[in-house]
Amino acid sequence: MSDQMTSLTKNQEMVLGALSHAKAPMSAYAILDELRSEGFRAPPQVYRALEKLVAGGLVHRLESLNAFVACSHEDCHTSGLIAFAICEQCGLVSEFSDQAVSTRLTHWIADHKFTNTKTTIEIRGDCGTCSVAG
Amino acid sequence: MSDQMTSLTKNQEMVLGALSHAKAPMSAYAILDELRSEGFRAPPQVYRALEKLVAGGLVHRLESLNAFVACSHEDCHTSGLIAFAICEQCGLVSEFSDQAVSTRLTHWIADHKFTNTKTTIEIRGDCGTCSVAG
DNA sequence: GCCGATATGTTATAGTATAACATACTATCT
DNA sequence: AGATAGTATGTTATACTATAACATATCGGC
Ligand SMILES: [Zn+2]
Ligand SMILES: [Zn+2]
Ligand SMILES: [Zn+2]
Ligand SMILES: [Zn+2]
Repeated sequence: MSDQMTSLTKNQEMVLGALSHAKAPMSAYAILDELRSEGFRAPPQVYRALEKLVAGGLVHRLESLNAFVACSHEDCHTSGLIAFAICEQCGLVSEFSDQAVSTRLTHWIADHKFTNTKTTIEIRGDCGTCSVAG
Repeated sequence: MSDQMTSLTKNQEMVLGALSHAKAPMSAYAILDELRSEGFRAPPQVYRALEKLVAGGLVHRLESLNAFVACSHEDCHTSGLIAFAICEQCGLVSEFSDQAVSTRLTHWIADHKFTNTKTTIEIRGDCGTCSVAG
């Protein structure tokens, strides 16, 4: 599986489609339920598609939610470490990259001889709109 | 429950004890199994103790592992956002805080009107020792 | 002692993820 | 076409993580 996925299988297309149309992160089982009408029957069908989509960078797993979201970041993989801000009210996920954060964490990793790393940065709270709404 | 926990209940003591002696993060069920000999019987006993310990800052939840670790950071709660580097080989967890990372993320949060946030920063990979060992 | 608050015990169930095996599709070579 | 290898899919069963709901016990203040 390359960084830039060239073609998607039928199941991968359907899972990515479900996530792309969602207005909030979806759990694997929520995806399964949505795709039952399309013929999905069991969790492995969803998890296998998710595994490839995540590896290809088209979908991100939100560790603090056990849920998944379609990538919405321009040039996601070229901008250093990706951070997610997740609204617990409306499910809005803002995907962003901060050069200073990436640099500092990358340096910490190098200084401590960590290798083969995957970094998770997730901010959970209420977004501006939902904060105002109370 | 205050930020600085004054006294722990019997169950909280036992759960914290199990985590303090562990050399790697433990899942709630691993804690349960270890404490069965002390009389623990069911998951809620562990989860309830963990909830209080996490709220008090004596234990941290590692979101990317669904596991828990005793706090090992001096003045953990006074140093801004906490980051964790987790070795997938030996389970070593290095807890650290970087002022620049904290500042940049805190600014992003303020600039985007996020409120009531909890931030997760987790680096997963192989620690220096395990990298060398191959 | 009485009462409210907190802690604990217990059973059942919900939610998340993967192992294992069977079948089908696709591409390539002969 | 037929054989073969690799990938994708279907299916069943099970493992792992977390909480709801209710019962009982313990601790303090009054
Ligand atoms: Zn992305
Ligand atoms: Zn919102
Ligand atoms: Zn800590
Ligand atoms: Zn290690």
